[in-house]
Amino acid sequence: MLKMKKYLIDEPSCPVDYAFRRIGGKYKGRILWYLHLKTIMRYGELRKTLYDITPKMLTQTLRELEDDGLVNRKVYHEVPPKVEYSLTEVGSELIPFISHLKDWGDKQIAKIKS
Amino acid sequence: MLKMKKYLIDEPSCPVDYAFRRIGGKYKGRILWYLHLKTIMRYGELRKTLYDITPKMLTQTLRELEDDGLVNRKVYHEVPPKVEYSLTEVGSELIPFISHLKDWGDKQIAKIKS
DNA sequence: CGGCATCCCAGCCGATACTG
DNA sequence: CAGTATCGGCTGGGATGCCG
Repeated sequence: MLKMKKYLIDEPSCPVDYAFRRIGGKYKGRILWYLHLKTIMRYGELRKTLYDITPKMLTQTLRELEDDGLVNRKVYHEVPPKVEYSLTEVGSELIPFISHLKDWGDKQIAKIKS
Repeated sequence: MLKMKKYLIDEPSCPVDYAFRRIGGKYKGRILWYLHLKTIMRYGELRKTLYDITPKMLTQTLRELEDDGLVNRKVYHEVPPKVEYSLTEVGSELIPFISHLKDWGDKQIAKIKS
């Protein structure tokens, strides 16, 4: 059976819940953030930056973000293959918030270390 | 063996990741948001508002938020018991993030329904 | 290079029952 | 009222290996 696009199909009961479900998951926040910083990133580049991610999880996460309309996937039909990822318009709208969250995280980390 | 407080102990590799881990989980976003809207909420009130949560998950989630320093827990030693929850200073600093995320969610939901 | 296929596990989460 | 206790499942995620 084909896997369903759960995020798009579920009736969201609450916008906060809905939003968290779209950017939840172990790596989504970081991927969105890195794509924002570098504008365009190749698969291998993302893999190096998210050093602790497996290929399977990277592909899976990128597909979910793509299905949810948050990132673009551009395939170059060359040998060797080349695939570029970037934020969509909708994905870019999330950046200010992730940025805010990052500042908050920085502050908390600094507090712990002091 | 005692369960460790994973959020406070782990060395965060990235502030974005760190922040997401502290507000991740199925209900944390909504709980923080509702506490912001109502300032102070009792256990039963939260349970009614988060209509689809079980007592176990509510308690567990509130404890994690408390251990992470995002919510206050105030116990009144009366009969019947009374416990009030509210945001801490640190927790309040997350509200702009959640608020904008909510707006984004509203927009996306409206887009889907049109 | 950028994947996909398989197998597997931890821990998140749910259901239900009980208590100070 | 505000929780605990126990059991169990589901699925997000990890490890490994193969492919165009």
